[in-house]
Amino acid sequence: MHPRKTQENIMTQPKTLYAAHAALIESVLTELVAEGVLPAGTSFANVTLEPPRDASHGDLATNAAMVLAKGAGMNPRALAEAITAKLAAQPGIVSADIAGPGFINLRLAPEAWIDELRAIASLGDDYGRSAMGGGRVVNVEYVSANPTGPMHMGHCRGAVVGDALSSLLEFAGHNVTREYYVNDAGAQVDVLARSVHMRYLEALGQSITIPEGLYPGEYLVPVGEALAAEFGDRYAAAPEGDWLILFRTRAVAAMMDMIREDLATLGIVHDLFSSEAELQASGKVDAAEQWLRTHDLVYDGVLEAPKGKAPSEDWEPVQLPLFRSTKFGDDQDRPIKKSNGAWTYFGADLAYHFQKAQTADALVDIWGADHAGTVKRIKAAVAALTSADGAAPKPFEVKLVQMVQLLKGGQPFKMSKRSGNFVTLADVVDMVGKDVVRFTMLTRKPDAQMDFDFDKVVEASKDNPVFYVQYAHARIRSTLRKAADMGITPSDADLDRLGAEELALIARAAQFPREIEAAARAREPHRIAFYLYDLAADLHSYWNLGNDRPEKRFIVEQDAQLTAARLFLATAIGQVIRGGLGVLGVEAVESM
RNA sequence: GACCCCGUAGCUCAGCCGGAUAGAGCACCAGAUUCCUAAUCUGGGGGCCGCGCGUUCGAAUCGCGCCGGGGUCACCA
Repeated sequence: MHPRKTQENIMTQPKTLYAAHAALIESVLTELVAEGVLPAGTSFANVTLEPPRDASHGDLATNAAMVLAKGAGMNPRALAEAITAKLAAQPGIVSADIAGPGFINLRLAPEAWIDELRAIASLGDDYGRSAMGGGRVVNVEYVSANPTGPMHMGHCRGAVVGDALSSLLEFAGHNVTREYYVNDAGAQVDVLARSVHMRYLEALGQSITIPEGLYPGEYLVPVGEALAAEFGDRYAAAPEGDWLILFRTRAVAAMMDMIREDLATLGIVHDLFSSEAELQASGKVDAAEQWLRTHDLVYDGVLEAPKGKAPSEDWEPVQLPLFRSTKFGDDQDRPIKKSNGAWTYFGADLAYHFQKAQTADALVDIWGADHAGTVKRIKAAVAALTSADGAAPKPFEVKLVQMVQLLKGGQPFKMSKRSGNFVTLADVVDMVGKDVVRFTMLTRKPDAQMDFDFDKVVEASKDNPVFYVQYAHARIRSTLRKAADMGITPSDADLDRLGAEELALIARAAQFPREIEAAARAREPHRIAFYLYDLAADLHSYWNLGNDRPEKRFIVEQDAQLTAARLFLATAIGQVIRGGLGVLGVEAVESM
């Protein structure tokens, strides 16, 4: 389902333009260290190489002189002189100029860009793929919605962000496990079982009213019918103890089938579903408790009264096993078991993370911001558990996805499974399509809240930026089809005929590999969406040059050689758009 | 009271590890289509980057303190 790339293949890939020039600068700086210009042990960690904002500044810019000047006891411009003297001598670098407070601006020979164009063509789908992850195993847990009903829009953002992040990390050289934690052990699944029992009675011909507190959703009707068909009226009058576990198991299985189907409409497929109930039955939670107790991280104590605005109504002190999360910046120690002896969510969750850490080099969780308050305790517990043998704690990040405020016609729309009042993910995907939903969720950084107004999204779906990007791809593909009909195919024979506008397009495409690495490092897939928008804008802009100046079109009928070279460029741009959309899980369409 | 996120153009939002004259879309104004797909493009107006102090060659970006908005503060999940 998720194609993986072997390490060998990645390592044999040629260096992309940015990577190659970054290496070049580093070697120049290393030389300066050897010559004593820079002090031994100088770190180049803050040295950047980026495209200048203003194209008149050249092709590439580095801040090396400014960053390193202080350590060298030189002023930035003097150090820049020393660096540029070496850089300017490099083949492929036309000029190295010092500007402003000490920027070094590089101008590259056209051949450098042409070479990058060839690299895009030869790497194909692998252009932008990075070895950065070094094959490390990263477990990404996302969605993990309770198995009590279909996916609704509240789940959507975390699902898309988690899925795109997984693909991004894979593309950046990590070995990703996409995991879903099934909370099939809490009170909510008993509520589910009782709700299904009502539907079971209904299927047997009884007239029912769903009591307050149960799930009234129609989606449970078929589950009740299936149970009635299989068991007849055997459990109609039986006490709850006779059927609760059976009904719960069947209901959870049915809900998970439904959730998998819903996720599939968004193109999301998890590698692994882990059951909380199975985890508890395995004794792993007990083992975790024991270990924490021997390290004095869990003790039997009295829970403090709840802080803040809510004054205690019927609150009374109880002795419970508590995790010392106050040692890690939490404002209260947290129970891992309830007074009835059952595990709290937190108690099971820390063992669950410990289990995941056994097979992964790093853990990433995607959570809704409403759980932000529990981040400190879980991170503390996992750090303690994974460093049990004296090893460094397993890297574990919780990425919080801020709430999506749901609106309908400008009015806030509250959703609740208990009231049966919610908008399903499947309905929205049905209305506007997978690509619009995914791209909408990815054109915003995850830390910012967002509004999702159904009416507006449906009405404006035609204006969604996803179509802007897809249109750029479709234009390229249609051009290639048309040229093929004319008997012209892409060729790299005359790439030297490409001019400044075409090289600028390559320059944008050449940023793809560094955008991938930066986005993967920051765990921010939305950056790829914005990059693709910029790339598409450049393509559309170039395309429209041909309106006034037919000689700038991709297809120049009188000049087959030039056309073949431009088609080679067009193919490469399309390739990068396709690659980026692939990471985001969005379709690259052939026509619109 | 504590913790987390946000505050950038009229609106919705980008802005990477601090970098050069702070960007895009929408909306508004003026233009471009006998031509490879106009779902596109070109130009224009519009900014105390919430406020203050600090760090330094340099702050929208980092730190501290305020102000404003949202979220959370269960033996829930």
